[in-house]
Amino acid sequence: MVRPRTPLLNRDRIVEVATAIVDAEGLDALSTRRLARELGVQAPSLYNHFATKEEIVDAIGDAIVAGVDLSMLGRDPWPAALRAWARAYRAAFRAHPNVVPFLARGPARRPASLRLADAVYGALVDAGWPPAQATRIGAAMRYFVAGSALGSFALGFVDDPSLYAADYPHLRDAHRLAGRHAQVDDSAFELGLDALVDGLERRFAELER
Amino acid sequence: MVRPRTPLLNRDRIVEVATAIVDAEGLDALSTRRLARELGVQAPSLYNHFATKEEIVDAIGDAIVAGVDLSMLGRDPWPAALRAWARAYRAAFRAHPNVVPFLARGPARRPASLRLADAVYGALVDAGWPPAQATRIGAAMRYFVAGSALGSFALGFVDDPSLYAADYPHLRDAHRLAGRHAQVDDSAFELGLDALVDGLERRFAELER
DNA sequence: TTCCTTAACTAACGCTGTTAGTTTCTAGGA
DNA sequence: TCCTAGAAACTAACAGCGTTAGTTAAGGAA
Repeated sequence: MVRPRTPLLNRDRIVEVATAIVDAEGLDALSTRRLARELGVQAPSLYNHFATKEEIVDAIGDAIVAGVDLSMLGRDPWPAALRAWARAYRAAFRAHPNVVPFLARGPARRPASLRLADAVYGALVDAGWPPAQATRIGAAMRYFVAGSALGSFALGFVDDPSLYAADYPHLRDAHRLAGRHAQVDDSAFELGLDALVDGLERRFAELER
Repeated sequence: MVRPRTPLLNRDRIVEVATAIVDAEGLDALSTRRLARELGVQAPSLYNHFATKEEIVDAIGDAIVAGVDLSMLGRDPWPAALRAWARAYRAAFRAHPNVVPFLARGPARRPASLRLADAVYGALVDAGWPPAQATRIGAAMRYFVAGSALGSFALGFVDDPSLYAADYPHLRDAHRLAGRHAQVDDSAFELGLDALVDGLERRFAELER
């Protein structure tokens, strides 16, 4: 087959199928040949639409970040907006956990990331935060959300008491975390988010004093 | 050469050279053949000491985490200890930024990570935190530190005003961040750490009320 | 109609992690 | 002291990787 009547590929379809592969089997399962096969095509054809494989994965990341709801920013009071946005951001990551390690590679220059940064910064400045502080708050929130999305803390523990008893005296009951890692991570996120925004609110009050 | 009188390789030497390669040229530059060449050896010889390449990178990560100072935990008052530990943890990551994306892959079952979790958890429980809360605080702190280490926020911006003016109204001056990303990230980390620990201190006070 | 661009193809390159099988040296036990 | 088991190096090879070069035919523009 050479140059079909109607194009077989387009960027959106490639990204869609690539996302499905990564979600189902992880980043390592995404090869150009595998992706091409599922698209009914040979691998080099992908290069008519993307310059490199990295560009494809970039597009996956951008699509995910683009799906984060930003409507609360600039509408709700800033502490509530920040909390709601952080939850939405984390939920988007959690829906595609296999992509998160890639998002961690290098700074986010993708359009959706910039739009997100713009919205958070704008909401904070409009609420009365000095611009320099708003930048740092946006960054700190991103740190927390990104970290919570990628490093499942509780998942690190295996359900076998004998592993911990000897070497790690305080972790005697850590093996019990194994079965509840999702709940533990969720409540750790909520606790951290609460503490973080609380701390920011206190700073804000001092600012206006 | 076959089986030399004194072994050419051992795990420590492999990890040492591998770390140097990753630090200098990034994770992608670390291939088994490249690593073997720098060790004066053929690639398959590495498999006498590690089962897979992943195990080698795991060992790099473990060595880095093992270098984090934990002495303040259980010695200093918990808020001060938490701040000092978070700074030490982040500094360790920052000393090997190329390894951080790998550390983000999958939960940390490495011995050094467990030792670290043990120390944080123990210090918080000894200070009077209920065990369930201590678990979550440790996790939340890890989220924040890990996130701050891997996602340089300011690095996402390029020093070119025209890129932002049109699409991102609030980021008019974002291009100025480009040259100062290290300082911006540092101060964002300090601000977030302050807010986070402040928020935790308030929770702790309410706990004892 | 002619011509350029587009989007598919086949073939191939050098690289990757890893395995199999071989050789030789070392260490420990009889 | 000899014998044996295992360790640690090797060579050769495999399948898969991302990517490039060059080819072909269809679509759209002049």
